[in-house]
Amino acid sequence: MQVSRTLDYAVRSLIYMGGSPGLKFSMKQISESQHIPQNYLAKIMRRLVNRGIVRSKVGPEGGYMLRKTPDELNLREVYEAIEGEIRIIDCMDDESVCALYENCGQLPLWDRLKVSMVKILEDTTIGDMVEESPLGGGGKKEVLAQ
Amino acid sequence: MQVSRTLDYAVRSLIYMGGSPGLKFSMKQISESQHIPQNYLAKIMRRLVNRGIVRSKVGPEGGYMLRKTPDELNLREVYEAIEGEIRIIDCMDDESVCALYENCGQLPLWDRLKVSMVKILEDTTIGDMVEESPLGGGGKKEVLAQ
DNA sequence: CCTTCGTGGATGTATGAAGTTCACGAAGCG
DNA sequence: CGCTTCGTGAACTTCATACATCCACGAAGG
Repeated sequence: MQVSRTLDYAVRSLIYMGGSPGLKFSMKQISESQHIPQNYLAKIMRRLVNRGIVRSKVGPEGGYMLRKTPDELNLREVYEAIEGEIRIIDCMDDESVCALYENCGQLPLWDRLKVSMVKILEDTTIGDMVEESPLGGGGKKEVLAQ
Repeated sequence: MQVSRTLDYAVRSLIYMGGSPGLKFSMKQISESQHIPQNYLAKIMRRLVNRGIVRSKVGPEGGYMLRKTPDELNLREVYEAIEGEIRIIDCMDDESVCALYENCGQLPLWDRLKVSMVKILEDTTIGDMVEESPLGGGGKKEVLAQ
């Protein structure tokens, strides 16, 4: 019942990028500023690229850009890009497990938890989180000149 | 971000016991009816015993009893007995990790998630879950005659 | 005093998270 | 054109933890 470090890395990177919307960031830039192993960040970024959350550019002057504005990018998208579909307990979609137990009173609880989680994630955007960062809406970071 | 099988086992056992409040259940009874490996259930039950959620009795005619009525036992207690204090992300209490990152806009989100989770868990009792079980308030189970 | 049955701890196993390595190819630049 | 930069994709290693098992012990009822 914990957020994985991988998701933390992804969110941290997106907040960093969201601090200077429209700019491009190299992997090195992100990994060094956010203290994320570069090779591991590469794996994370690919998921965000495949999900259409960021755009990538290879070669010299390559890097990543947000595809949406920070305010249009909510946390549910990010969560699902990294962790897959939100699921609190295995049997919620996978009938095969729970079919064994004809007498399960737990589902309503886990479902309530899930619905509440999804709502909070959907209602929070990267833009919100940029604003909640102490360094605020992206002043002090050095960035590539696009 | 998933409920462990261990917690599922604990909740399942407590719903089972809550279906016939005031009665005593042997480990074998619980493990067989709920499809939980008996030796593993033993470990789970010890945590519930140590937390004061169930009372145990050793020797012949031994077993477990709920210490509270099902309606007085909420899911937060059960969750914390099994998983420890509720925590969505490591740095929420452990300052040492997050102190590295002076610029963390994530905490408000994770905190909102946690608060919402805690509220839902506190508002749900084992009694609620017994009622939501298809077999309802404990009709058909064979139980020891206390 | 024998059997039942929970206790406590040591031990085993398998899965997934976290991180690494490397050959490849796209693309800017001289 | 060829060099260099830098993201891509997949295979691989490492390590922690969830899940589970085993067994010797002692309390307690008949």
